[in-house]
Amino acid sequence: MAEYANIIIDISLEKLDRPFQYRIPQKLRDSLTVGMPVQVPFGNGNRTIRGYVIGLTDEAELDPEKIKDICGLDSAGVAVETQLIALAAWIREHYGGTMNQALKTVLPIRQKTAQKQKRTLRLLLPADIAKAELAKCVRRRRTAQARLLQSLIKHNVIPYETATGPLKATASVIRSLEEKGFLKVESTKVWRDPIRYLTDTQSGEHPQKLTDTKHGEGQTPYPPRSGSRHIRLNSMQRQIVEEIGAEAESENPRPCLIRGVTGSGKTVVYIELIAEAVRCGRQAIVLIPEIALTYQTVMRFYERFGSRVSILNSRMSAGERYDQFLRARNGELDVMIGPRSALFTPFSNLGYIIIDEEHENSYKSETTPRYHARETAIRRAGMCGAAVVLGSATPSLESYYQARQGTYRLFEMTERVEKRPMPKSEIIDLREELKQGNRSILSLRLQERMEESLAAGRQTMLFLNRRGVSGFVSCRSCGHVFKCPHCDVSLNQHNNGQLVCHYCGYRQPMVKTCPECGSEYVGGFKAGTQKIEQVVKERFPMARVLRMDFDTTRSKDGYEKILSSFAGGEADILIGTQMIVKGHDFPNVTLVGILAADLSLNSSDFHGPERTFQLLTQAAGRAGRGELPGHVVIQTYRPKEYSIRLAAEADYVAFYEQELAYRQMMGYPPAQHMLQMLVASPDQMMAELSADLLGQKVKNALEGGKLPKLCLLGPTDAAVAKVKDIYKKVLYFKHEDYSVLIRLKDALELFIQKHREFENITVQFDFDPMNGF
DNA sequence: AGCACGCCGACT
DNA sequence: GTCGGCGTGCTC
Repeated sequence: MAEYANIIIDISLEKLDRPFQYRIPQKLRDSLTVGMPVQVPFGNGNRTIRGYVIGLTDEAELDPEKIKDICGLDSAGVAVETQLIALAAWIREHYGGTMNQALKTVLPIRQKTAQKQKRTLRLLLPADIAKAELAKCVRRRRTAQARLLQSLIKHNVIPYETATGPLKATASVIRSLEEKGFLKVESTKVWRDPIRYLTDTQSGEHPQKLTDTKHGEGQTPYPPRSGSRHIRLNSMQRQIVEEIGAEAESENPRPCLIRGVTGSGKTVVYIELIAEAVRCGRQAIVLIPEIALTYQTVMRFYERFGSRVSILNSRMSAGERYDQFLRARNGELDVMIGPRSALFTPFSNLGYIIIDEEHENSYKSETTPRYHARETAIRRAGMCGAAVVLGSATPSLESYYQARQGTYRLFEMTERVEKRPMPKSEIIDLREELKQGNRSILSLRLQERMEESLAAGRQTMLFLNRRGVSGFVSCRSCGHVFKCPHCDVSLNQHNNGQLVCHYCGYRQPMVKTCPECGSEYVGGFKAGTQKIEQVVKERFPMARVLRMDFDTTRSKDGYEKILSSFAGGEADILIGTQMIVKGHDFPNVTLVGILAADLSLNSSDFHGPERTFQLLTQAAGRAGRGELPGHVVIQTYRPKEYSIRLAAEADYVAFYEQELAYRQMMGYPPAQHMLQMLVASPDQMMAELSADLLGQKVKNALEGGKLPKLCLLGPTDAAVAKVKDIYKKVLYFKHEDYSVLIRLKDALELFIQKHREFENITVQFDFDPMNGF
């Protein structure tokens, strides 16, 4: 029943990429909703153009006299934009932030003069006549036309941008010359070639595996479509394809979760499902973690779908992404592969959204709005009758929980293709090694295995799972880790020597001796990949060693380069962090060594055990992908830890049950939902006082019997309490009902908006956070 | 992007 | 005087 509507104008122009306010005529007051396309009068001449409703309000943001009325609804085929704008509204509602922020994530960034086509100006006059016209222009002081003509006489054809840029010719100048028949504006569509992102490497030096597909003219040759050549599915894959296909055709398809062990062939299932959808005239989006966007994976899609596939990549410029979105809009594509943002590909008849490696935390946005691609995909699919397929060897607790509840359908692929065996894992207790006098990073058992592997001409991967882990303190003698007595997450060592909990703010002084065993070997874990490389080179002087971490991959494409040279057999041992365990297939790797399995357990948020289980399973999955069976050596200070033990036994279900019990006990997701609230200010006092005040406000409401069952933690310092002179405090709220947390967020936003004392602070929200602020 | 407005030199 | 090119600024 609102009086006004905020509307964005359907013109691809940066300057106009902001809302305009219109009055809603009486007859539309009841029916107008966010996302709808409307006709509005715009500009001095009041020419009617299309716009989209992005919000409804009763407050006029400028002189009501100036506000024009909406003409009416626009019924032309624009269902995709409507859908995406409605999705943006849902994202804003669900994850916080402004409507503008939500729109920016959902709509392809409107470029100034969309680079969808290359426009050129061609001179139509013979040289002598043109020169005569030029003289005429000069005589009549038509300076702009003269500049343009001169350039055209010299070059005959010039780019449009040259005319409007250096030659300072405005559109009206070009138009008048065009009307006189002096020149012609020609436009040709040129799509930038997206595959080059997978084949180009710096300085033209190609990893040999990729060289033969590279093409001299810059356009990648697409392999022929091979719809006739059938990929052979095994009976398990065939059955899953059929059941998911049937689910997808039902009225309200449920999301389907495939738990498939590494090497079980999930990609083949995806491709088969998509092929069927494409046959029915529908399109598909395939989400993959950015880091797993490998040439290998993408080529499999190209082999099947040819040039009807495109990819999105973080290395593309905004314009290049826009190109790809436009191709999708124009119906030139059937399949889009890409990271999180590919979810918003404007396909008009979407059949599938597939999320591979669905447990990856890169599916959660790190900037406002902090949406989760899985939940958002399910929402988008629900809007257009598409089906969501999630795949992982180690599903997130959230997804498996939904599957157990029956909200998702569950499919399990427990065997590798061609019945290849799963690798055998053994756990080595590093405390025992220390007792026996081995102070090396490499246990005796691992050294033995490495020798065998080297002697047999096989490859080894050594994996250090240390990302997201910093500041924890443990005992090297017994493995004891200092934890918060209230939150059961690792305490972090601060510069002042205190141990602090990032959830509730609990702190205690640093200790010198271990409370469990009395040992004095207490401290942080320091060894990095360089140190390991050094140790390995000393122990195995004959081996060829590659190291992969942020230092060696900093150069453009360093990542792909190292992996392909290892795949090409140019090294015997690859040492690295998480990056080495994603995506790539190395058939000659038979040994995987995990150097300190418990490292990732010691994160300061509650995902520690889950991440550990996932990383160990993934790392182990690298071994024995080829004909040869694999071995995995897991070194740890805490061999009894369930996440480590069960990863070694490859028992996902047991891990799930144990971990869920822990989450239920502590009230963490998926048992309950969690809302994280960041309060930031350049003024330290303001940040602290505001956070306290907001915390107190909620506490009062709690004590007054409002907000039953809500749990409040904090306020406390953020993980990094001060960034660029902005001070940050964090509050956490837990509740079993997500919608209660949404209402709480709305109430807090309103409260902050209404009170002056909050003018100097900014707040951000994060639902079911994956990483702390 | 498109359109109006206002300035200024050129043409009848 | 008036016509038309050219730059500027605005669009709910």
